[in-house]
This record gives sequence, structure tokens and C-alpha cells, in this order.
Amino acid sequence: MKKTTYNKKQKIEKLLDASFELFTQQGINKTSISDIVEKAEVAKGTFYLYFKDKYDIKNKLIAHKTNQLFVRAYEALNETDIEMFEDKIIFIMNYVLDELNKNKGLVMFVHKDLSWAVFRKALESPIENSGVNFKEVYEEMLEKSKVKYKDSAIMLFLIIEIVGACGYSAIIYEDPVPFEKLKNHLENSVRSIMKQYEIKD
Amino acid sequence: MKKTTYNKKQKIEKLLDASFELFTQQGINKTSISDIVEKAEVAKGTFYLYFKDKYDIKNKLIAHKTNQLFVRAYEALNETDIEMFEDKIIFIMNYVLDELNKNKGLVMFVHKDLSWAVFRKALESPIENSGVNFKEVYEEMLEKSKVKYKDSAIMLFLIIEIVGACGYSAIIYEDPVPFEKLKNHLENSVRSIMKQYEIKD
Amino acid sequence: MKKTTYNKKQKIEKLLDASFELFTQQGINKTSISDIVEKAEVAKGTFYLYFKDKYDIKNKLIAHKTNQLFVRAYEALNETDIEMFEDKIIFIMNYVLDELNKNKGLVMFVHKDLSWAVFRKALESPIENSGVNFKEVYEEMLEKSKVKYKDSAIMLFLIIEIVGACGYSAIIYEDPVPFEKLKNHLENSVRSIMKQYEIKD
Amino acid sequence: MKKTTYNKKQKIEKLLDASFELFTQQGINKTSISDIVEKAEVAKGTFYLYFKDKYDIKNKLIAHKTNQLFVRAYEALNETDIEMFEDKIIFIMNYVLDELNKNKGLVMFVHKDLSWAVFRKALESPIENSGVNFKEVYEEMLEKSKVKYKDSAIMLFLIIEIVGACGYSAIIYEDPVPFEKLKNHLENSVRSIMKQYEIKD
DNA sequence: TATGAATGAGGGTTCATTCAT
DNA sequence: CATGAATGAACCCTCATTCAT
Repeated sequence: MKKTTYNKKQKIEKLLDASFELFTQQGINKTSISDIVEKAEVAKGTFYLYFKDKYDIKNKLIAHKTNQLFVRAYEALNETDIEMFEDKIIFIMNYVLDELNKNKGLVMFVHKDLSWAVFRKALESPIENSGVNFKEVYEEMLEKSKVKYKDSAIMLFLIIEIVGACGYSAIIYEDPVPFEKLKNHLENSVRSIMKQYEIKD
Repeated sequence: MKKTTYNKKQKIEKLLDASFELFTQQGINKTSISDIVEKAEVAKGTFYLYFKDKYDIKNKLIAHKTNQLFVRAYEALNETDIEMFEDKIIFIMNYVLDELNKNKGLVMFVHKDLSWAVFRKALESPIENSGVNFKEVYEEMLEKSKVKYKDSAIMLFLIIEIVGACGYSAIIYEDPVPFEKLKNHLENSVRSIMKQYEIKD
Repeated sequence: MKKTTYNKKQKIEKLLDASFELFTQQGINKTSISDIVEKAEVAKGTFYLYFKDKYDIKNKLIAHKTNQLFVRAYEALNETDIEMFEDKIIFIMNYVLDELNKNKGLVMFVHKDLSWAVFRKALESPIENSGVNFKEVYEEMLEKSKVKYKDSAIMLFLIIEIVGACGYSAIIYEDPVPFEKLKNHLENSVRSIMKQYEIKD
Repeated sequence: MKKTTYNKKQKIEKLLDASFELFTQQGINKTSISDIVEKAEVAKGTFYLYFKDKYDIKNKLIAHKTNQLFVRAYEALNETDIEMFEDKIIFIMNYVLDELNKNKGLVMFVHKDLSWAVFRKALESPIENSGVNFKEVYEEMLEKSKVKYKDSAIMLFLIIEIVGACGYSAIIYEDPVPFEKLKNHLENSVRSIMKQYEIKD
């Protein structure tokens, strides 16, 4: 790789890292572009070379971070010998919740974007340095499953929303239920939701 | 009531109304205090007599509007002869969803505050010109119910989160499922969640 | 007048004065709003209380300054006992040219606006603290004149353009003819132009 | 010609063309060097190899374009059999006005540089790929003329200024007189100005 | 010669907040 | 209580210019 190209990539990386840190620490509203470039140690103009504005870099980060999270969850899943589709979903749910719980900044950041609307795009965008994205992974898991499900997209949506929304509350506020207890409640609720979508022959 | 006190109340009212309209129309980030006082037709300084800042007035509005919404739902419920607790919850859910669907600005506004954390405070605060609040109403309904529920607070939390989060997505984006269809899915999911919390003797 | 109103007027006045000085000294392109408010000794925000941008204040200054100039010329004319319309025009022309020659900054400033397009608006706008504007004055002079003119508006246009354009060149560059000599040439040319528009009965 | 030299010429040409197009389309103030190099498809640094700044390229363009215009007018004149000096001047005037009217961008661009000061330099600079310039052409025409003129430089100055200034107003604003009508008025005025400078023996 | 990534000063503009009236 | 003119810090963003390649 040419040296200039390398430098360029490095600047972008630095900007992404600095933004992420600031967004998770102090929120996007209170983070100015001046803050970002100062932390990234690049000139102000450089920011505008690669990003349109604060929200542009935010979206890129969201896509990046969420996809990364799900891929890591999927990789961890592959290390296990879980076979049932329902159990796989619960595993992923717990993995993601644990990761978020370890990194509260990340929770604050993806917060209300850990919801379907923005999320979907992230999930459908190809994961860096790999040919897959979570959507495909999900569909592949469905195919392999012995138990079949109707309206599987809506089912996923319901799961993501309830897990995302409740997870946020428990992780950030420990209210109305502490994190570890929430996981049990969510597991039961998610299983009961999934049950409804099973196709019985 | 003294005339000055009356005037004072009127100014506050005007500020609240103007804020609400602007917040729902253009979002809180893009609404300035100048915008608010201009629309409310009061002087800039007057704003600071009654509110600390934009976020202060926002919180007061959230509490006000959400409580109002649930009280209206409850009043509507009383006009019916629904007896079962589960059916009552579904009724309220549908009522609230319909109201939000009619007023998308309101959805945008309460958006991610239609979640437990902020919401709880709203629900516990007494409703203007009435002695009740939604929390009490909920507990009263529980007491009257023949079917008993364990962990009823957590159950309510799960319901509110899933309804709030999914409702938002369906109302604003019609994605991944249009509003009317979502209601069926949610009804089934909520019922199945509630089933788990039933105490069987 | 209330004290606040007085203060307000004073700030506007200061901004106008500072702008004029800077525009004439260093040109409008090289004058920033920062420069203006610094010279006017007001806060930056104050500028935006009264003007939209640099060009807004420029237009207001042009209208103000040009009208002022013509009114002074007209007042000077009234001190004389010149009777003929043609002689009056020449008098005004010479008066304006002399004034511009005394104040080269003003010439630079009104420069390319000392032309019909922008000028017309200035001439038609009422002069501060007086009921008249130059357009009316011109028409009144025409009416009183024994000699009548056809296409008098176009005639005025031709005169203003030739005087403005040539005056600029002579005053700023002394080229191709020094100022005092130019006046003779212009006088002859203007008279010959006017002759063509005389209505002979 | 060496290949590098050829490339160089081509880059300069491209920069000039791009600048001209942008200046006439959106004005010089709103045109940035980034715009120019992007349109010219050369690198930013390349601009600075050949031009000092925006105003440098502007001046070169003005000289180029105006001279070109007058040369084309002169060439057209030579296609006719007009003999009288006065008629020749009127012919050139009309030719230039028509050209400008066809290309309003050009009018905006040369605008107030279609006046003596800047213009003179353009007229005196040799026309590319030809040994002549307009100044020489004018003097040659004078010599051949039967009618002789005093102060011929000043006379030319007056003509250029009145035609340039009035032409601008009529072409851009159609005010106070539409283009075609203006030409008649200008013709009469220019002829009457010229009459004064005739030397009668 | 030619490049174009990087710079950072400085432009315009907004707006929460104050305070004399 | 109520006002609204004034503030000025802080924002976003542009762009002429440089310089290592």
C-alpha cells in the first residue's frame, strides 16, 4: 500500500476512534467536531475530507459497532454445540446483553438505535473483511432448524426490540430489575414469543 | 384567583403549548428557546422565570403528556365492560397505540422516553386535577383481578418496552410491519408474556 | 425617546458608520463582520439583530449615501438662481462629481452601484427626515422647465451612466484625463445628449 | 513542440476555460479554486504552478476575452464596406453590444471592467496569434478617416464608458429600457458626442 | 512537472443567558 | 413580574495554500 494511502486510512481510523470515545463518554449532542479533531490529533479540515458531519460519522460507527457485536456473538455461538434454533437465539441474546453490560458507553451510544429501524441497515450491510452479514446468518440458522417459524422477520423484530429496550433500562438504571435478573425474565419472554411463531405440522 | 397569578399561569401554559408543538414538529435539537418564546408570544426572559432550560420543559411535557395519555386510556376502559385483567391491558395497549398513530409528532417526541426509565416518573406523578396516577390505577386493577400475577412490576415493564419500541418502529417507518398488523402481533406476544406471570394455584 | 430605544439606534448607527469606513477603506470583500463589530465596539450577535449580512448593510448604506448626496446637491442648487433645466442638471452633475472627488472612499464604495440598476431604488426611496426623493425632484424640475424633453427617464439614465462611469475612472485613476478636464468634456457631452431629447415645437 | 510542453499548455487552457465558465455562471466571489481545478480536472497544486490566485486568472481572462471581442468586431467590420469613421464606431458598438447580449454570463463577468481603467490594458496588449491590438486598430481607423477628431482618446473613453455602463443595465435588467431600444438611444448619443470632437476646417 | 492529502486560520452564524429597565 | 436588547462563547464549515511524494 502506498504511504499516502496508509496515512489516509490512519486518519480516518483516528477520527472514528476519537468520535466513538467521545460519543460514548459525553453523548453526541455534547460532542463538537472541534472535540473530535482535537482528540484525533488531526486538523479540522481533515474531518470534512472524510465525513459530512457528526451524524455521518455516527451512522458509520453504529453500523460498524453493531455488526461487529453480532458477528462476535455468532463466532462465539459457533464455538458451542448448541443445536436448537431457539437456544441459539437465546445464546446470542445473552452474549449481546453481556457485552453491552460490560461497555455501558456502547449502550448509551447505540441506545435508541439498537432498534429495528436503524439497526436493520447495519445488519444488512456486509461485515468488514468477511462476506457475511447478520441477516444472512439469521436466515441460514432458520434453514438449518428442524423447528420452522412463520413470520420470522417480525419475530426477530419483536425480539430485538424487547431485548434492546429492556436491556438499556436494566444496564443503565438497574431499574426496575437488576441486569442479571432481567436476563431470566427476558429469556422466558423471548421463548414464549418464539413459541407462538412455531409452525406445528 | 388574583389577576397576576392568572397571567402567570397563562404564560406557563403558552410556553408549554409552544414547546410541545415545536418539539413534535421539528425535534428538540432543532428547537431553540428563541423559537419557543416567539411562538408563545412572551419575552425571552420570561422563559427563565419558569423553566431552567429546554430539557426542563421537555421533562415536564413528557410527564404531562404521557400521564394524560394513560388516563384517557383508562377513562375509555371504564366506558367498556371488560372484566379480565389481561383484556384490560390489551385494551389500554391498543388505545395508546392508536392515539400515538394518530399523532406521529407525539411519537417522535416521547420516542425513546416511552420507555421505563423516564416513563416511570411520569406514571407515578399525580395526574393534574385528579387524585390518581397510572401506577395506582394499575395496582388497583391487579387487586380486582381474579387471576393473580407474580412480579407484576417487571411484567408491566416488559410490556411497556416491547409495545413502546415496536410501536415506534411501525408508526414511524411502517417497517418491518405496518401498524395494523403489528397490533395483532403485539397482542399475541403480550398475552404470551403475561401468561408466564400468572400464578396458578 | 426611551433610553433603550435610544441605545438601539446608537448601536445601529455605530454599525453603519463602522461598515462604511471599512468598506471604503478596504473594500467589501476584504471586510468581515468581525471587523465591523470590532470597529463598532458592539458584540457580534448585535450585528445580526439588525442586519442579515454584509450585503444587507451595504445596500442600506448605498441607498443612504447616494440619496444624501443628491439631496445635498439639490439643496445647493436651490441656493443658486439657475433657471434653465439643462443648467440645473449640469450643476448637479458638477456638484456630485466634486463631492465624489473629495471623498474617494465613497467613490470606491458606490462604484459600480453608481449605475442605474441599484441606483434607481436609492433614488426612489424617500429621503430620511424629509418627504422627498430625487426622482420626484427630477420630475418637478422637468415640469417647471420651459424646454420640454421626450424620453426623460432614458435621458437621465444615459446621463447618470456616463457621468458615473467616467467620473469613477477620472477620480480613481486620473486616466485617461484628469478630473478637472473631465468635467468639461462631460459637460459638453451631457449637453449634447440632452439636446437630442429636446422637444421642439 | 515537446510533449511535456504540450501537456502544460493543455492544462493552462483547461484551467482558463473552467474558470471562465464558473466565473460567468456563478460569479467570481462564489467560485473557489477547488471548483476550478475540479472542473478543469487537474490537481490543486497545478493551479499554483501557473496562476497566483483567483484574481490573477481573472485578469488574464478579462484581457483575453475583451480583446477577442473587439478583434472579432473589427474583423466583421472589414467584411463590410462602411467607410465613414463615425459609422465604423457605431458598427463596432452594435457588434459588441449584440455579442454581449447573446452571452449574459460574459456581461456579468467583464461587468465593471468593461470600463476604461482595466480595459485599456486589455486593449493595448497584443492579441494572441496576431500582431495587432485594438488601440492600434483604432488609431489606424482615425488616420484613414477624412473627418478628423480632436482629443480622440478622450472621445473613445466617453464612448466606451457610456456604452459599457448602459449596455450592462439594459442587458441584465432590461431597465430602464429594453436592449433593442437602447441601441437606438446609444447610437444617437454616441453620434452627438462624436460630433463635438470633429475638427472643422 | 504534477499531484492531492492535509492544514488551520478565519469566515459566518446561532443561541442560551443576563440584566437594566 | 415581565421585558427584550445585548452579549460573546462556541459552533460549523470553507478554502487558499503547502509540501511530501
